[in-house]
Amino acid sequence: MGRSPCCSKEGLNRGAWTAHEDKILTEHVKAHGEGRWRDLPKRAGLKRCGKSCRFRWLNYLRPDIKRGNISADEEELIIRLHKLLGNRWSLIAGRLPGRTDNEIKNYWNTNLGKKVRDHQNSSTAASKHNKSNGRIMKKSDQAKQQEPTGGTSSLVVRTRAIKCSKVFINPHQYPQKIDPFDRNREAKPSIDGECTMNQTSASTPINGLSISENDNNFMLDFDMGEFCLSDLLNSDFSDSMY
DNA sequence: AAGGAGTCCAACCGCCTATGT
DNA sequence: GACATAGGCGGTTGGACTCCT
Repeated sequence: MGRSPCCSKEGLNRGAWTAHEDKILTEHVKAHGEGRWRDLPKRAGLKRCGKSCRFRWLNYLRPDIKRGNISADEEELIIRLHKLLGNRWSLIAGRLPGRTDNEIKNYWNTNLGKKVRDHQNSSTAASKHNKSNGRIMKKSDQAKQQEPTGGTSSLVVRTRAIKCSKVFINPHQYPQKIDPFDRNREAKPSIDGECTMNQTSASTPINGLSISENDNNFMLDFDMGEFCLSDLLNSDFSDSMY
């Protein structure tokens, strides 16, 4: 049978959004709220795919969006989160108020990925010459080498399959604050066992992070709702950020 | 000044999960 | 439980811009 396309692409605008389209979309979302993206274009009178509208709103038109000027703190946090989570851009973005997954993904691909690679190259085999060293790899090269941050892939748990929608807050167990900017609550709630895959291993809490003796358990115990920027930056990770 | 190479980033694509019926 | 649909995510592309020779 196959999936039906998200919308008929015939007669739809593609490519860069015009200021007029932005205005229509912004006003429509402000008036009617987010959601029902698929028929939003019809209702708003936009010749765009619903997905495209959603993307445009979430990444550029939302009023709380910060753009550009990623600070050193944010950069450091992105690196740390990427080390923990791999390419889980939406989760990473959820910890950076006003930042979008797309922006962080782009920033990583153009800046941080290179930094981390360079750091690893220089710290490991200085004698090995990497053709991509010193510049950003072409996309085809990146795809071939898409070992997230080179060497950390074994730490990454593919959480996509365990996304949860139920949230149970136990204030006694988790007295910390909840991030008000969190737009991905379904994936990183303050939880009471519902989303945490492994509650049994001995772990050492650090600012809301539970760190087990080995990295795999560490990731399994990783509780996305339990840290924020300041917590993470203040955390004393035992190894270096790379 | 020209043009090729490199870089950046907005946008699209396809797949997956969640949800409703 | 099976199926259809909507929303969400990560990977990738393509074009505009900048840099270098």
